[in-house]
Amino acid sequence: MQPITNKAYKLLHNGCIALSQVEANGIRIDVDYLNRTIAETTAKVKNLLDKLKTDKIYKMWKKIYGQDANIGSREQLGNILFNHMGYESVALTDTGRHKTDKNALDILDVPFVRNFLEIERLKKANSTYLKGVLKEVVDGYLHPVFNLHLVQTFRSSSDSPNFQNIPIRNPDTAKLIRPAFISRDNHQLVEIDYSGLEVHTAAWYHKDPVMLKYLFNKKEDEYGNPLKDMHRDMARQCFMLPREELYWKEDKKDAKRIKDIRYCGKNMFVFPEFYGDYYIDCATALWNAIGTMKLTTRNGVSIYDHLVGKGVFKLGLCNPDKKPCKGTFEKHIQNVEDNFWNNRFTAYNRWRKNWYYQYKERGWFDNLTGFRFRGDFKRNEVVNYPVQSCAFHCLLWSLIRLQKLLKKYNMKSLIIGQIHDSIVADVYKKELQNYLELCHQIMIDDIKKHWKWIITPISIEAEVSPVGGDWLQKEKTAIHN
DNA sequence: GCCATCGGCGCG
DNA sequence: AAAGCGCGCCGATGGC
Repeated sequence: MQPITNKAYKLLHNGCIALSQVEANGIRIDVDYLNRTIAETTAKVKNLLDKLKTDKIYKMWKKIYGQDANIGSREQLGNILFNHMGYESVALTDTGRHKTDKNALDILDVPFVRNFLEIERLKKANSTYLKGVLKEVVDGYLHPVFNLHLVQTFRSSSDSPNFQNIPIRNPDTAKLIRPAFISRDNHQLVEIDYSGLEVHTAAWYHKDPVMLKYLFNKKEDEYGNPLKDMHRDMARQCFMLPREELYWKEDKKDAKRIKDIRYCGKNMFVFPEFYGDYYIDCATALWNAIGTMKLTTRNGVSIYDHLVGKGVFKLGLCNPDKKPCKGTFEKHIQNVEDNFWNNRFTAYNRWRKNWYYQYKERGWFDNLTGFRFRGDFKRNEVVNYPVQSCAFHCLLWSLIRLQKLLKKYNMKSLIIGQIHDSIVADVYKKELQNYLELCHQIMIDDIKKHWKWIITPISIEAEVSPVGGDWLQKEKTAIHN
């Protein structure tokens, strides 16, 4: 660890103390729910496995492996599928085995494999989360560890159990795990997170005028859509959709359609590009998403067919050694990428190059919060670490101050966890409004006085569970100040 | 029985 | 030219 300023040292010092208090506070756990759900899930897995074992493919599996057949072995599954059944291997691992991750198996579109993946999802939920949480519970409370000194990027990590990767993206898995995390009597769970913090943080370094425009313009149209929305704009470009297709919502179904398309633009193009990925990976992910997420135009036309109308007929080879061909999605995304860096975010692009060049000259680089990175880093690491660390340090500073003020005002509310850009607290019901206002004051106003390089209008979002409720039930709430 | 490694997957 | 970053935890595997 190399904090090179007094402020940086203090952040680390106070952060350790604050997080140790968070650990001591702990999270209330519904132990009965866990025991019940583990039993149910174990039974369900066993049931599904019995069913799966009647499939022809498993019978072949059994014939080949005999006594050693293990339905939990992906290596065996890969052998059966790709060496014995003649399916085409999607990719190889570093050590030359067939890839058998969800992405590779989804492409095969085989019922046996689909059921296998569904069982794997439940097994993961059961072993890592339901049982993993239960074994760490002490007197009805969980005390996850938060580390500040382990992580390359000067972020934090969490273990025993890891509080920072509790399922939320898959609704079925979230529904299984999150009800176990409950509030104290007369309390409610409140999670407050910075919106798009890493995008803001990157902008504090590169100050790209096009990006700043996106970040400053918070105006909305009559449908509540932000007038300027980078992710939606890029989704439009990637799928070659006209403006109207993503700018108003006819009904709930249409709103979901727009949300899905925007999600793809954000997580399969914009973020991967920011983190140093490139068009081949983006094109592949986006192309697969059209199928798995069943993306359509407003009139219900599949995006595949829509693209054909625009002269894009197939994904393309996606071979890094070969130039993409005309009429392929790969070629199109290559153009979008080129436009993204060389016409749209030119200042950002320039910053990336200069930043890396300077590191190569000096052998080190500093982040905005006063930490020095020394060592042998790859280009993407040099560009990403200062952003990742600084964003987290904003959250850490807020957490330290929040805890200090909660104590000063003799409030009963307790901070119980932290997830990189969010703070989770168990808030006494009579303090809810106070708590939300306090967070707004600290996380938006006070922090700007502490660090003058915060030059964009950062914002926060609050999610609140009912009094006596659980972590699955959190819902977005407006913050008044 | 212990330990390290790998592939996989959960989160930001 | 190179081609996402950071974590922790699980089961399978294989060496000792």
